[in-house]
Amino acid sequence: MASYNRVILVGNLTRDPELRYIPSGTAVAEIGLAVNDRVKKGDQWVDETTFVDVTLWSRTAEVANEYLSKGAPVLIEGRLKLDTWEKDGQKRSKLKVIADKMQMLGGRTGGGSGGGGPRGGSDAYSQPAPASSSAGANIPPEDDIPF
Amino acid sequence: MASYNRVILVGNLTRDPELRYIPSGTAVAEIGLAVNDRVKKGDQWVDETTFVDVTLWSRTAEVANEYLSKGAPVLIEGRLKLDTWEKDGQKRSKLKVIADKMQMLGGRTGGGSGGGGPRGGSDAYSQPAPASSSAGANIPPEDDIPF
Amino acid sequence: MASYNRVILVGNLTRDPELRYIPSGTAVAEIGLAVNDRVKKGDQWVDETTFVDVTLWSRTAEVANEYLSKGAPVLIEGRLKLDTWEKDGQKRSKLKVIADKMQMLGGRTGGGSGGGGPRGGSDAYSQPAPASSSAGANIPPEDDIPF
Amino acid sequence: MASYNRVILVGNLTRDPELRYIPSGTAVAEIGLAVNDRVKKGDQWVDETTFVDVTLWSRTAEVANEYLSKGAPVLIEGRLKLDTWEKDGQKRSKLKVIADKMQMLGGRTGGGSGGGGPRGGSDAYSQPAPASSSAGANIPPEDDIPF
DNA sequence: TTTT
DNA sequence: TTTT
Repeated sequence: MASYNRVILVGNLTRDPELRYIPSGTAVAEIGLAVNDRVKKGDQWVDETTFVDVTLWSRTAEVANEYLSKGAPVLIEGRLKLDTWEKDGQKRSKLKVIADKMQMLGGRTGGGSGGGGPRGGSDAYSQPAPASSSAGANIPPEDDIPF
Repeated sequence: MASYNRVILVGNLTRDPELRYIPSGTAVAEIGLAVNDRVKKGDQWVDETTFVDVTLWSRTAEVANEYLSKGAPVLIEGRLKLDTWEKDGQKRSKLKVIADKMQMLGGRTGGGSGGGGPRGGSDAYSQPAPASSSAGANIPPEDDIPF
Repeated sequence: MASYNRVILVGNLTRDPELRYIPSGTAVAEIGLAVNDRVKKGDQWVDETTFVDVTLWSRTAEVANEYLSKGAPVLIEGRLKLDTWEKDGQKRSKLKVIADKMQMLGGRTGGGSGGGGPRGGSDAYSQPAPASSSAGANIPPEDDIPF
Repeated sequence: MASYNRVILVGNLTRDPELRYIPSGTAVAEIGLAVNDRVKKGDQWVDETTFVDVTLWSRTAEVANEYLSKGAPVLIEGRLKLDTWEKDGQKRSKLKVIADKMQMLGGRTGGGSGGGGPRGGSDAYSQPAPASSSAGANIPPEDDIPF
């Protein structure tokens, strides 16, 4: 039957991308995204951050790994996917986003010494990153998931 | 910083809407959506269903409650929101969608006796299909459909 | 620099699809879409129809040609494209949509005698189509374009 | 009948915004957007620029007028609208976008002296880039970028 | 009429 | 907890 599934997000990485290769040799990267909305709650505007895990594949995964780092602004287009697994005989699941497209944003964000090129070890964006000392935490411990 | 958060889904309700009113008198409805994608897994196409909880507010909530029921096809536009709460001292969280817009799809346009008006007790969509056999125009038998 | 270009439309065909093949053998279909919005104009809601020309390629073009006809409801995902040409030494241009995805909607719209299968000659959807006797006119005469 | 009309664009202003007020006192701004896509044409990738006129209303119009100028990168969410008029007894029409939302991108986050506040007379974006040479971080030289 |  |  009719179906459509599209997500478009602009946010900042909560941590550096994690790249791996599946046995077939295809690249997969996982990134965490913090999307900072400003929404009307009753009568006033409040800030609201949505943390989303995003999976990128193939060339897009490699590009993300090479050019993005913690704090980097990015636009992601993809679809919602429900990851499901079992733990202690319990079904668990979690919504994430599978990216079709990735668009780096906010070039001239100044800062740091270096410019351009692939990222090395330093996180060019780590200062303006979404706070919290136990940062980068948009993967809750597995039993955080309430069903 | 730059942010954008948009989700557009077409799917079917997994259950009847649940309507309630918050103390201020504003209506809230919760619906479950099943989005049936057909995605390429490695080399072949597989079906993949994504279940998403959607919250609707105000007039949209009331309209959903009145006109939608289990099985109904609908288009939802909204944004991702991370619901968070504590349980046994543990932080838990879950992604859901807050709807801005709701568009009923492919239904009750048909003539006949039924259809039309507000839903009563029966779930117009829960059986295979209310359509008579002479109807269902332009729904080719499932294995004729090349997508 | 950063760029993104996405259009998502639900509307009805203003005419039957027109299919052709380019020399390389690739299929191209052109469809006209009428999108009926209800927008707030000052203080009240008015109906507003937007006519858009949509181009589909390859398999999607063939599927559209086979299963869609005038009046059919459809969801299109694609991107805006500016078609440009010269006429009498004047540059002309027109925005259209290049489809990436096409999703047939509104199955059970009842009506007619036949059901299912590829469309023949009859327009299963031609009655509820967006009026106007010189119908199917979302290609204005070339000199209608004001620049 | 079912309808949906959504456009999401990221591009750069082709000129400064033009702000005016309609008799009721509501603000309207017109901006021109250049969206630079990279699309596959047959077997290879070509650059393709789409020029779109965008109308913004109310507060969004005023904000655009105050903070955007020629060259500025911006994300626009809105809907397609067919503007129609008569000229010499001929119907003419043109597709444009009515914005619902406007999100400034990749700018003035940088520290330094400039940046920040409302735009004055100078077009902050019209020269190659206001960024100092030590800035421009994470913009690799053009032919390094694999997308 | 075009921007990076 | 799931829909077509």
